[in-house]
Amino acid sequence: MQTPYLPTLEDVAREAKVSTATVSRCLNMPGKVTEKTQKRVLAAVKLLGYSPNFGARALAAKRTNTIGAVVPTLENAIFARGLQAFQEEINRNGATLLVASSGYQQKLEEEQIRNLVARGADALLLIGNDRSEEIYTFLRKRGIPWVIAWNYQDVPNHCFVGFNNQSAAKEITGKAIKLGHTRIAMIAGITRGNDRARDRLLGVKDAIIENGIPIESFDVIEAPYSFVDGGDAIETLLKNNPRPTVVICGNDILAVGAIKRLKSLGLMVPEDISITGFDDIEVASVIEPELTTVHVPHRAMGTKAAKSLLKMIEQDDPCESQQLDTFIAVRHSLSKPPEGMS
Amino acid sequence: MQTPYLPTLEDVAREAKVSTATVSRCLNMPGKVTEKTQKRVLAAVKLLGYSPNFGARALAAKRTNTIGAVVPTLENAIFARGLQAFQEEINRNGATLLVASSGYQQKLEEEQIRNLVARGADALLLIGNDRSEEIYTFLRKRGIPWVIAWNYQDVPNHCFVGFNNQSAAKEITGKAIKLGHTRIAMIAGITRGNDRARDRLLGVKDAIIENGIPIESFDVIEAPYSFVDGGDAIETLLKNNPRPTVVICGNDILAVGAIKRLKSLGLMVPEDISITGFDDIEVASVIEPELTTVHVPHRAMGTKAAKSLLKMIEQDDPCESQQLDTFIAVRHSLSKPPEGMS
DNA sequence: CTAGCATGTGTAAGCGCTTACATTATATTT
DNA sequence: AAATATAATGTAAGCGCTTACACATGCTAG
Repeated sequence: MQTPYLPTLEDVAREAKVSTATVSRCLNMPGKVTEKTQKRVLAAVKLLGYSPNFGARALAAKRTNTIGAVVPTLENAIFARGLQAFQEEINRNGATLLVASSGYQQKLEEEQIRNLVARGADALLLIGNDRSEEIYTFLRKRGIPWVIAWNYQDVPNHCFVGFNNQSAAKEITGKAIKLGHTRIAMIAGITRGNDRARDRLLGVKDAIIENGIPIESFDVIEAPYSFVDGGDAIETLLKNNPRPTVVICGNDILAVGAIKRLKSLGLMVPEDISITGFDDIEVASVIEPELTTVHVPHRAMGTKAAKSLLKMIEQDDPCESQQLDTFIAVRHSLSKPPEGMS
Repeated sequence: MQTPYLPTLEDVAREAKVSTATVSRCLNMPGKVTEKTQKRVLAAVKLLGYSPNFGARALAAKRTNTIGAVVPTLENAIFARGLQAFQEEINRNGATLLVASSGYQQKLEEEQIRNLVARGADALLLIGNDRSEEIYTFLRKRGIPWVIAWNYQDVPNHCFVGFNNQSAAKEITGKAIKLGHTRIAMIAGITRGNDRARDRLLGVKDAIIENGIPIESFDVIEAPYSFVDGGDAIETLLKNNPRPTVVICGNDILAVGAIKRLKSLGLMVPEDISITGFDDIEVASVIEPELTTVHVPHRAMGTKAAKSLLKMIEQDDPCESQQLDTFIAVRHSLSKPPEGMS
């Protein structure tokens, strides 16, 4: 395809019989221009089918109106929903979203961050806080503001817009304990390079310790994000003696995988064994029994992260971390332990 | 945040004691430069922490290495998986993905297309073929290649990388008919502005007509993409007399919603009524009974679309449409009609 | 030993826009 | 009506890069 001739600002200016400066102003700050000339200019724009050249604009204005996001993957519901809300908010403000995914690999993530910055991202949405200090230095040096979402930690000098994975995990575990469970196990997500998964694990431990349950009896298996891995993990856990009466899962996918496997093994949830999830994605209410899980405000998080970022760009504001609330979506997969097994 | 001073090509040139042209060549076409100077230049680049300015590069080189995608939403699994594969392929080739979503609104979609083009997208991924001819003219005029994914139609002069929604829907309906069903209904997705949904409806009709079933007895309800809407739709369909023995759903979400509702009404699937889905997303194998549905090669589609686009940019190639295959994932929600109701 | 040719490097002209500053038109005040 | 303040427009200097072209090397070939 040949690159055809595209009209430039100058063409428009000539057509409208004004200067290029006026055309530019007309497009970027109408109101600084008489209604009359504005009309003339807009007519010329339309006539020529003009649309500004992005590169030139970015070069001259030193900002691209583009916000970058590096997510582990676009594929799971966890990020998709929040990212959609994020992009809606970004768009509402006339900016555009640049997306890259890291495949949960730290190295690739840093590469993607640099890539987006090189591509002129004015600000960045990052997931979690598991990366080298070096990359933060890089961003600071370039004056690029960023926000960390999907987690909230009490770390100074970072800008979080998320929820506290640790305390949420602690809460749902506490709930299980209050129901009488003492033989607790966990199927955690892979914690390496994933602070959300790690924090969830820590939260479960917190609850166990605070309730005086011996931590030695607590079993953890880490599993990748898939039904099958959740199923395999639960099968392994069942071999323990005594077997757990409740299994806290690091996310809904693992939990659903576990429930499916239990059912195929002829065990009843929650009568024989209780299962809990985390995230409250779609499948949580499709599985039978419906999953008791931690509800996460995905969309709110996306929207707020976008707002923070826009504000930081606009006003050179430092960021204030925002902690969002989670709650336990009480459904049917968690109940008392079976008789005589508490 | 103050914009700090960023080193430019010139700084690097000075540091390495070469001209800016050499630095540029060194970065963009090494091999045209002696190994010795290359080393010097790269050392300077590293020392100064130089990274090229995107705007300037885009302006001078007239290409951004950025590929745009406009999807209806990032939120559902349908597009997420394919988009992830798309972006992986794009990235593998050193380009970056620009994403926008249209919320299934035609008007907004056109806006987003123009937006991405204005932002310098070198090529575009579009979903489906439901948009005004005007926008295609616009793209042609600007020399921007595009690919239409998630659908394949026999329309000349368009570049499809997708599957034939119509024939796939026809196939699964045909399967139901072969099992003995004659009282067929459909819960379709909203067809307005969505050719995939429309083609699926057409396919169902094709099967009915070709098998000599009176089309008058065929009921269709269109429903938005949610469990609840699927449930409401099935409830309405149940009121018909005679009631359908099989309900073909336009997507898995509607199908799952329908099944859930049927169960809560005390009806058995598939004993009392059969249900089929479309897309084969995660939930299809979580619901009980597991959903018989049309399997769509999401990832393959994303990857192939990316490859086509990259080739079109690279070689000014015209595009060749590619039709991908779907197949019926046979599970448990479709069986014979109840005794005496065929 | 010089003509002829690669090959590597430098020079400098843009790419299309924004914006500081200069200039001119219009509104307001005295 | 002149003097001044204010708003609208024009002029032109870059923004940081790529690349056509010119030039300087170091070859080989005659």
